[in-house]
Amino acid sequence: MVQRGGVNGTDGAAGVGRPTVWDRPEPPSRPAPSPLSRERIVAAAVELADADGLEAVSLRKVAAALDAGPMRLYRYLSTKEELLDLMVDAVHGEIAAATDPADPGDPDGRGGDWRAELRGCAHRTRRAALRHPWFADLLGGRPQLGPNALGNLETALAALYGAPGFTGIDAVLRAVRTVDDYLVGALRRETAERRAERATGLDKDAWRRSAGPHLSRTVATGNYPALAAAVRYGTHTDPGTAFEAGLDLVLDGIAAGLAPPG
Amino acid sequence: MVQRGGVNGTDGAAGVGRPTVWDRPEPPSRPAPSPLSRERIVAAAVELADADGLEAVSLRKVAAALDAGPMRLYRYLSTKEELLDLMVDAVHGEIAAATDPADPGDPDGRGGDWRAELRGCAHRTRRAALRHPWFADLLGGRPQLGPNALGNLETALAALYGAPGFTGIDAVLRAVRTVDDYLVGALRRETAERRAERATGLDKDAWRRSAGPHLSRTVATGNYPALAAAVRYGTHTDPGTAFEAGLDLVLDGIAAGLAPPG
DNA sequence: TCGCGCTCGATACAGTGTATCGAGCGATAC
DNA sequence: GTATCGCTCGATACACTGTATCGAGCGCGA
Repeated sequence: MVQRGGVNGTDGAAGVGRPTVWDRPEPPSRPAPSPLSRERIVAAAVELADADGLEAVSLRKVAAALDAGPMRLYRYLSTKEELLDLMVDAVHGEIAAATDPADPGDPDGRGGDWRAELRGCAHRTRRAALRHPWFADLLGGRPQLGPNALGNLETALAALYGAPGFTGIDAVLRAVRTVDDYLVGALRRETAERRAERATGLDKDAWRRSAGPHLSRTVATGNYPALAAAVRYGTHTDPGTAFEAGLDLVLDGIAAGLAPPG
Repeated sequence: MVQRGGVNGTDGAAGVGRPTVWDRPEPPSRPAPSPLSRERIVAAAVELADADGLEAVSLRKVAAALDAGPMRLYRYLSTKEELLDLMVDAVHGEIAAATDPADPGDPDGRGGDWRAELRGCAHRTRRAALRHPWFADLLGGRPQLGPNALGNLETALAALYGAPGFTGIDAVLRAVRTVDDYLVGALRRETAERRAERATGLDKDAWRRSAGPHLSRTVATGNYPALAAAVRYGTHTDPGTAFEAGLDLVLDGIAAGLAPPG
């Protein structure tokens, strides 16, 4: 959809196409029966998603929750995808907000410790993903350029930038990106598994009975010896521990590549 | 697509609900005007997705590509989600098939080297994701229990199981899972970035101009010093190199945790 | 007070996934 | 050979999606 008058005024984003949500200031709130705003819209959408999953978020339902017609939202968004971007950034806002309390998230405790910092960030993100399971569905799907996402990125970068052993900004970027990539994959996996469990009847035994037969039969063919060992002898650790174990592996890898002190 | 042994025996999956696609044998092909099969359906869907993205895959279009009505597909699938699962497993089949040629994927070359093995697997997966950008959209979204996905999992587990330093199946599982999680995140990120670039006009300069203003303005506030350093002084490495760098970090982390030889 | 122009949002549209159920066909019984 | 049954299949129909369109309604300038 192109702005009616043709050229849209002052704001940047050269070239064709409409500028991003982040580049488009929120329009002034007209005195309407019920005043709307991006914030209210996003809040309503998040509530819907929390309650019934992402696929329950339709512009109609969001609008209805705000006593409005569907098209009314298009003053504040130009696409459903933008709404999803805003939702993601809202969660990033929660994650950032969780930083404030003294919440080291690691036993080492000492401030300025980059491992502790990254671990804390990862844990806050995980907690947010557990609160909002739909968050994992969106994770990594589109570049995150919202203010809160960038703020969290800044926090992570700042924790490493200048820390002993990190030789320059490139090393910092590499480390942060790797941790973030792990985070995306791990949270998606955990969410997917939780959902699968829940779908089979709200308890783990049901899941074992449902995925079990398939896996058992697969394993029983004898073509998958290592998988068989994993299924039979692998310890079934709880998701939180598994998450942390993988995270530690990644952090170890970063630490291993640091310039030696001195 | 590689068919790794048929697992469908007697059709188990106890309990309520319909069994999984993997547990439901393909129905016998009736002599219809044009014979159908899961394989043909999936192939048509993949072709559509390759050409126009995941959102172009609708049951109607897939059916139309096979000269059939939409409901005809429901003999072979019970849900669109199942079609997506089958598509994902088909790609896993491609990945597995790419193993056969002498394709070490690393300079070390020596067989039995777990790092080389994992690297090769990661690279094959990445190549598949580049061939089928929609693959990244589905990655990690649901547990992968298809025969080809399990086959690839087996390959990875087998590469580590019994390798020196890995003390048991739990260590192997942890390592493989961590690499896989990184893989999911990294491929999603790369795909998302490629798409964003492409969307802004098919060349990098256009992307810089589009994401640039927003980032520049954000950075210009002075509130994001580390991010500013990253934008200004960070080296813009190509995606393949960045992928490998992160992967190496993860592999280093695994290596660091291994039991010392002897 | 009149007229213009812009903006907004109800209506409409093309498309989605899938439940339903009558038509059509194969096999069986006489 | 024919009549009947029963099952399976896929065309039709439905509820719902995101969003383009354009007439109604309002604020503002003369």
